[in-house]
Amino acid sequence: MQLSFIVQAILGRLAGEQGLSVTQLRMLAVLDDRQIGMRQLAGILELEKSSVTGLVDRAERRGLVQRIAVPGNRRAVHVTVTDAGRAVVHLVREAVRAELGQLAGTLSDSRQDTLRRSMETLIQYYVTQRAIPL
Amino acid sequence: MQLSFIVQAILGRLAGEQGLSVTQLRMLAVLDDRQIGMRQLAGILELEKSSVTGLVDRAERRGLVQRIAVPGNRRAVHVTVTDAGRAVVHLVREAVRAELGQLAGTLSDSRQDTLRRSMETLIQYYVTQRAIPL
DNA sequence: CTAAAATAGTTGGTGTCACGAACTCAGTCA
DNA sequence: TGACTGAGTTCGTGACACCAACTATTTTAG
Repeated sequence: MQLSFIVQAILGRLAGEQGLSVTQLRMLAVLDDRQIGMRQLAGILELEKSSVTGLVDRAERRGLVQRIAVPGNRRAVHVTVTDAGRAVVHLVREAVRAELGQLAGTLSDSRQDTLRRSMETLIQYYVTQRAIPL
Repeated sequence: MQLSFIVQAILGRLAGEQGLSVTQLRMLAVLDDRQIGMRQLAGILELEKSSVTGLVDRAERRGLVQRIAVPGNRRAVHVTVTDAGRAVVHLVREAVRAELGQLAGTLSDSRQDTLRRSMETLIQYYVTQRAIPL
């Protein structure tokens, strides 16, 4: 619990340095390697679809993201990251990687490895349990 | 990173079931065994003092928390949890303990133990690094 | 083949959360 | 005593999240 707050604080700070909120960062990260609709996006982020509308609105206004029509389905919309959005998210990701890496550096290499594996197990379990893709 | 989102999601759900936000829960947890002023509370939660004013306002309105005058210092205020607040926070804490325990149950006992110790090390490092009490 | 149901997404209203800047009062110290 | 610091609040703004109601487009059933 405490560690999750710490990680979130770090994420918030690093994202904020690039003018992003944690949620925006998360959304961009999700979209980085996917092209999905609003509803699916809501599912992944565990948000209501109306929340996602606003989220995408704001990100789109900042040029980080784009709504594109889905050929063959006139009511659906796909959200994609723009080049600018991709650049920002990669920047923040690297910063996060660096800072969390430094934090993890407190531990011995073998403990880091064990930690990583344990966390991956937990994530895997949660994801399959909740049927939520990450 | 992903695990922190998962833990936050769980926290949010369980707190929400008792009508609390994650921040409120966190504040109550901090105050559970302490009696501190607004400024210190802000420091622990890593928030601006003006944010804490609102946070305490809302919690006080719900009877979870109380501002009490500090004898011998007429500008300072101490925040305390009410019995109702204490009851709620303990309820949520137990629920969180149960659910995270179940999640951790995925791992063998020895790995759970190692995980716990590693996380404690990281928390400790972060806290001393940032001089933030938890 | 059309009427009803389901689905994707948006809108509008409400409440929470967080921030910064400006402000009030009370204590400090020079 | 008069300037300074510190604790808290107020005010205005914006992001975020939810729910309920709505539009418009499939899909399904009769």
